[in-house]
This record gives sequence, structure tokens and C-alpha cells, in this order.
Amino acid sequence: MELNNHSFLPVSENQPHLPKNDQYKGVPHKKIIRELGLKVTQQRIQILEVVRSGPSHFTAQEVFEIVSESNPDIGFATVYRFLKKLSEQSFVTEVRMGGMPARYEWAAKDHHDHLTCSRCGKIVEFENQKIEDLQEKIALRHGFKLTHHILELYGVCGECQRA
Amino acid sequence: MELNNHSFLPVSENQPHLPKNDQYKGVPHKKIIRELGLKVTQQRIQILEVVRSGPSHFTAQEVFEIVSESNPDIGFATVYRFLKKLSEQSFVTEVRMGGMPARYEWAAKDHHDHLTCSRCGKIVEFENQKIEDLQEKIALRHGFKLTHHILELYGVCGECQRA
DNA sequence: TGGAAAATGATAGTCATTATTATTAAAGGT
DNA sequence: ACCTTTAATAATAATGACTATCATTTTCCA
Repeated sequence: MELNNHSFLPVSENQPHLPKNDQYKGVPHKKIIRELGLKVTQQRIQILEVVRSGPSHFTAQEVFEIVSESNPDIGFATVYRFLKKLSEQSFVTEVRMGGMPARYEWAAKDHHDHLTCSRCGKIVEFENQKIEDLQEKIALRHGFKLTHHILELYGVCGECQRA
Repeated sequence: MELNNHSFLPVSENQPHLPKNDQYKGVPHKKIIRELGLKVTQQRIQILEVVRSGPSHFTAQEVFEIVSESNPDIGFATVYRFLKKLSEQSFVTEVRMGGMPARYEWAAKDHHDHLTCSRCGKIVEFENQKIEDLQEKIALRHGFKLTHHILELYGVCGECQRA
């Protein structure tokens, strides 16, 4: 993950990794929308409200449904369009998994990967900076600018090994 | 990725990493189809021929088109159906990318991960033993016995960065 | 070889996402 | 505050990848 180069942020360009906490904390929705180069609309504010304060992984449909409660007139195309913009400019991360609808998450939250037990389904979240660094290196070596990654480990947990 | 536990293979369960070469080399298509618990048909043989000898990443559509040349009567549903079976039983690996059609690859080849351009879809294969080792360590630290993993890096390739 | 069970091809359907378009709303200059 | 331009919206149709259905054909083994 790289830092976004957004003007209102106290960004140090040399900082190689994301800060641990939401770097946009306290930044109003309006400011973020302007930073995207877009006009500020009620719909976009409402979408951002869900995205920034709701669950950490959400589908476009879920966002649409939540916003619909307070604003039944919103169209789902608006949600898709705006999520795409947010994704293009790295404010949210888009993850697509086998055929399922894309899931998004506010990109400024802590990053973590998953270790899943294929026997009982238990999920352990972990973070490993060394792996992140190696990923950056690999991408660079091939001339790529990394935007995101998926790292999912599967195995059998201690409990299930005994059983 | 873990070894498949298919009876005709000389599998050593203790081996921590995949062998470097295609573990199914020399195994006839028919045998693999039977191993899947499916009936042997011309269509499936033709699909396997493309999958096993063709390019290393392919879409269902591409397989369909290639097979169509020698057998214009094949339906694309047949290709999708069979690729799904192969994927379910880990004979091929399915990789999905933002909105684009799924790409498949014969799974028995060297283990590698993918670096994908989210702009143009280009895929670079890479292998990094350090990352593999770190994964093992992480799993161990949490008491897990690692069986396989998914590591997909996404970014923008040099070419697309310029454009 | 006969016949149950499975596979096929054609086609229609599903579902997420995207394009289109007429209408409405926002931002900036006056 | 009022225009005016320009973008954003909601509704809807369209797209595209896949999947289900089903009548017909094939496989395979008893």
C-alpha cells in the first residue's frame, strides 16, 4: 500500500508505509469529496458516511441498502459510480473474490491479512511488515506500482490437528 | 498450494513445497478425467489438451475458441462446466480480476504467485521463497499447519503508468 | 449390447456492473 | 441571491460473464 498524495494530509512522502490508524480521521466528508475533484452532493456525503463508519467490508449493494433507509430516492448506479471513484483514487480498496460481488473497505484502516483454518473455518488476522516490504520490492522489480494485494493463508489450526 | 492427494501421484506428504515440474507430466487426459470422477468424453479430452499444453493463463472463452477450431459443435457451457470441475478439485487454479473474465491455469506447474495489472490485465508470475518462508512462520506462530495460500498482487504496470 | 446415469448443446436466465439520457442540482462569476 | 455552465442524478436499458434448464445424445459396465 502506498500513501495517497492528498493535500490536506500531513503526509511525509518518504514514509514507506501506511500509518496504523485512519489517516483521514476528523476530515469531513465534504473535504474528501472535493479532494476527489467532484461536486459535493447529499448522496456522496451519505455514501461516505456509511463507508467510513460502517462495517469494514461491504458490497456496493449493502451501501445502497443502508443509504436507502435514510434516502429512499438514491439510485444504485450512484453508489457504484462513487465507489468506483473512491477506488480509483485509492480511498477505498476493492477486493473481488470468485464471482461474488466486489467488497470494498475504507483504505485508511489498519491493513491485515487472513489465516484461515480449512477444517473449522476459524480466521486469524495477522500483519507482517516483512511480507509487505517484499511485495513492494517484487512489484518494483517488474515495473509495477502496487495498489493492493490479497494474501490468504489456509491451513489446519492446532485444535483441529489434535482432533 | 498443496499437493493434490490423487492416487496415481507419487506424493510425499512431508514435502513442504511443491515440486518444480508438472506432477502430472505423462499422465493421460483420460486418467485425469476419471480421477475427477467424471465420464471420459471427447470434449473433455479436447479441453484438457488445450489447458495442459496451451498458454499458462487462459479464459474460458479462449479455451472455447481454441477447441472450437477442431470441434465446432462444442458448446461453451461445456467448457465452463468442466473448468469449474477442474477448479473445484484443484487441477486448475482460478484467478479473478476486477470485472474481467476469470483466468485459469493448470495447477501442477511450478508454484508461483501473480502480479496483475489492474489497468490492462497483464499477469506476471513470480516466486519468492522468502515470502513462502515467512508464511510458514506466521502459520506456525498461530499453531496452524499451512496447506496452501493465495497471494495476488495488484498494481499498474510500467506501460500503463506511462499511458 | 442394453439401459441407467451422466454429459452435451442450445438457449434462456441471473446477477453485478456499466452506459445512456433526460432531468435536477452544484459551483463560480456577476 | 441570480444566472449559467457544467456535473450529478435516477431510472432504465444494456452488457457480459457465467449458470440453470432441458430435450437429446453418449458413456460405460452389467
